[in-house]
Amino acid sequence: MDRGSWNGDSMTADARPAAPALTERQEARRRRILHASAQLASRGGFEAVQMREVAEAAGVALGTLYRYFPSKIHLLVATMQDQLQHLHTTLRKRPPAGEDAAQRVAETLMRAFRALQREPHLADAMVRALTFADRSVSPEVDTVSRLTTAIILDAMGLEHPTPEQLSAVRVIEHTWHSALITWLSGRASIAQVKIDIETVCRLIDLTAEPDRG
Amino acid sequence: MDRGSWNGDSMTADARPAAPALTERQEARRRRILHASAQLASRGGFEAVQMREVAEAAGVALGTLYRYFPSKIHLLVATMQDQLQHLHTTLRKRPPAGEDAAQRVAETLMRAFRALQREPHLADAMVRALTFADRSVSPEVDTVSRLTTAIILDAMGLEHPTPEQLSAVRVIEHTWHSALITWLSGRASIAQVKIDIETVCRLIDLTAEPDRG
DNA sequence: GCCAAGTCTGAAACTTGTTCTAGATTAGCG
DNA sequence: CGCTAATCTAGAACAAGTTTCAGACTTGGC
Repeated sequence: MDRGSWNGDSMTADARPAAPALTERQEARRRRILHASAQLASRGGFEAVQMREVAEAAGVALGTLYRYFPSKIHLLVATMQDQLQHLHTTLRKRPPAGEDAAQRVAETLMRAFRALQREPHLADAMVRALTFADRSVSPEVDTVSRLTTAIILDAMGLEHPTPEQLSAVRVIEHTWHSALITWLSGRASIAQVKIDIETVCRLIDLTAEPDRG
Repeated sequence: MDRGSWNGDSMTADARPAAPALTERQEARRRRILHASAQLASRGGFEAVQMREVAEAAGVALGTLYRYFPSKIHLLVATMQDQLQHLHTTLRKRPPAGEDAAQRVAETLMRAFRALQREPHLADAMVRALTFADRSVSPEVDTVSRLTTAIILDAMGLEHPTPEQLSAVRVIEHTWHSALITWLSGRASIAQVKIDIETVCRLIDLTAEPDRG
C-alpha cells in the first residue's frame, strides 16, 4: 500500500498532511505532553498513562491535551513515533554489521528489543496502543509502520526492494509486533522472541536477489 | 472461575486446574452470555459489546456477568475460544487438500479468514481483545493460542513437530494475528493479507523433515 | 422441610476516557 | 493600541468498564 507520498527524505516523519505550523509555545506544549506521556508510561505502562495526569504533568488543560491528541491511543502512537525516530537515528549512526541481510535485520530487531527491555512499561504502553488502535488512528499507525519498514530496509541495505521482498518485510513486521505482545503479556520469554525473530528473518534468504546468487 | 465447559472431543487444551463443575442453570447462563456477546459483537464490533447490554441481553445481573467473566477482555477472549472450537471441528471434517504442508496451512488460514470476513465486526471484537489482553488474561489467551497451534499442526499433518517446526508455527501465528489487525483497521486489503499468509507459509518449506528431502 | 453457604439480582457508586461550556489569554492585523 | 478569531483554562458533565452491597433466591446436607 503506497498511500503516502509526503516528503520522507528527512527522518522527521512529518506525518500531518497540512501540519498547521505550530507556534513556538505550541511546539513546546506538544513536547511537554509527549514527554509526560513517555514518563508516565515508563512508570506503569498503558494504564498508568491517564489523560488527566498527562495534562497535569505537562501543565496544560485537559481540553488542550485532547486538542493536540484526540485520544489516548493517538497520544501513545505519537509517543511511539517519537521513540522510533530516535531509534532510527541511532541505528543510522551504528548500522548492524552482519554478513547477510537476514543477520543484519535480526541484529537490528534484537537491538530494538533490548532497548525495549530497558523500558518494559513504556514498551507495553506503546505496543498495546499500536495494536489496539482502530481506524481513526490509521494514518498515525501507518506512519509508525512506514518508519519500521524503513528501519528494516535500511538493515537489509536495499534501495529498491522487489514486491517479494516487501512481502517478507511485512511478515517480519507482523512477527515483530506480535512477538512483542506475547513477551509483554508474559506468554513468551526473551529467548523465545529471539528465536521467532531469527526464524522469520530466514524468509529474507528466500527472496535474495537472484542475480546475486 | 468457571470456564471449564469446553471439554472438546479432541485434544482441547484442557489446561484449567479446577473447573468447578457448573450446574445446569449456570451452564445455561454461561451460554447465554457468550451468545449475547457474539451477537452484540457481530453488530458493532468491540465497542458495541457493552457489559450492561451483554448482561441485559443474557438476562443476568451485571454482577453475575462479572462473576462469570472478570472483564470485557476475558469475555471476548472466551468468545473467541468458542468460535475457534467450532472452526476446529469444521476443519476436521473437511481437511485442506493441498499438495504440501505449506499449501495446506495457507489454505486453512484463508478458510478461517473468509469465515472472519463474513462477520467482520465479530472478528474485530475478538482479535482486538486478544491482542489487547494483559497478563491477567494470559491463561485464556494461551488457550486460544494452543487451539490455533493445533489447527495449524493439523493442517501440516504433523504428530511430532520438531522445535524448528514449532518456531515456524509460532511465526505463522504471529503473522496471522497481526495481519488480521492491519486488515481490521483498514490498513491492508484482503489481497494483502492473503499474500502475507502465503509468504509466511513458505517458512514451512525451510523446516521440512530432512529425511523427506 | 430446614438451615448454612454460596449465588444471583438490582441499584448505586466509583474510575477513567471523552466531551462540553463559559470565560480568560494569545496571536495576528489594521 | 484595539479588535477579532483562535486558543487555552478550569471545571462540570457524560459514557462505559468495574466494584460494591443489601437483600432475595438456590443448592446441598441434614
